[in-house]
Amino acid sequence: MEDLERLCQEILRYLKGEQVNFLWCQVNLSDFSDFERDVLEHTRKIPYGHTVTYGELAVQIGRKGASRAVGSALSKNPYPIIIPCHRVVSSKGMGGFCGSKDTQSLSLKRKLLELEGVNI
DNA sequence: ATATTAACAATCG
DNA sequence: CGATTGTTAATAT
Repeated sequence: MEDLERLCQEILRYLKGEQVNFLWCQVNLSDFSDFERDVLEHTRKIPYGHTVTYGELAVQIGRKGASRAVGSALSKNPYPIIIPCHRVVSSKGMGGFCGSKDTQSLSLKRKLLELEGVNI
């Protein structure tokens, strides 16, 4: 139980981009397309408390107009939170999370963003 | 303010 | 090729 507490602290530190002690993982993105790797890699660099739009992310990786494809790529994110896809939102509302836009996923996404001081 | 629709770019069968 | 997708911008109600 105390381990869980510490793990949560570490994850929070990781999300903030601070030094982490025992959270490490080798992110293996082979068997993803170039496009999908670009999307995930750029998503990984979005700073704490910052959010980007699907369309904006598309522009950033030089594929203007590929907002929809960006969404598809993110839906395959193998490491949510570690690769903070919750920081990618729709130009209108929330978009989705973990490959779906059901209430569960969306409320979790909202909570993560609240944690970072972002309100949608 | 909300609902519908047509383009959109990439992936999959 | 056609269908599908964590979209978007334009248009209509």
